[in-house]
Amino acid sequence: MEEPFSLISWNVNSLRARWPLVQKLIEEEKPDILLLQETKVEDALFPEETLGDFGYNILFAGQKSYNGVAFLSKFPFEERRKGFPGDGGEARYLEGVVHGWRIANLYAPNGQAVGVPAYDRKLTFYTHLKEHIAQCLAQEAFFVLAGDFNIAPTDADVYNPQELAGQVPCTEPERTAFRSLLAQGLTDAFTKVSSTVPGKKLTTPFTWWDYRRRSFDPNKGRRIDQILLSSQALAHSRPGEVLLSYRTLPRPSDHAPIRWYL
DNA sequence: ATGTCACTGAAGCAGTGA
Repeated sequence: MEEPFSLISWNVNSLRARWPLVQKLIEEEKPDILLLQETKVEDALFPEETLGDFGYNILFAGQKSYNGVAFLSKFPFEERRKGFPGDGGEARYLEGVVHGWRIANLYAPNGQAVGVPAYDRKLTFYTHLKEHIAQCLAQEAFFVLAGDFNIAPTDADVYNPQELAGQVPCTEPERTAFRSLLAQGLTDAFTKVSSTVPGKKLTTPFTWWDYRRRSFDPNKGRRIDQILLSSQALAHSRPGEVLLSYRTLPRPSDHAPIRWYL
């Protein structure tokens, strides 16, 4: 039986601003694979050497100000890919084959609000993503798609479903897009476990809490970061958790890291 | 209800995105 390896996915909301916490996460959690979203750093300024010194092989794609993704792996890359056809040309997707597993890192568009162009671009992005993921699943039995999907798949995935009804990230077209991804043959890993935070029971753990109000302590969050697994990946995996402590530390991201064991 | 954070360009703040 092969030893399991750990995967952590985290929307850091600026790698530079989050650098102390990223270092802490690497040193304390020692993920075999670390997928970062919203790095907001151009390739020329990406700290490739420093992260390499931590023992990672690295794939990254950045932009100035917006977006940006990085894929850190203790295992060497057997294949690597940046973006997919129809992704809109933004730095939102990385894919690699490591340790015999095909793993993809996603930062889906936010979509802003129903009726604006960004919302339509989000749905288009998902249409093309689904087509690409079908190919990934055809290529590798062990496939993982993880990251910030910017979709709350069900009403249970936000604290205030009534307020958010019909709004991003809870609209029916977004949820249909998410279910279409699952229909390709993927399982949303965190729906397979229940989680408890002190004093509050949750069916699925939230991963994001708004900066703008006192939202973390009363757990007024959303579950918009997910880890999707192919059936063989799921069968080979065991549950991880949301690393809530990283949302309580000084200068946190608005997202918490999520971990799974593969 | 519109309270925070991070970014950029440009000037010590305003606009944008999340």
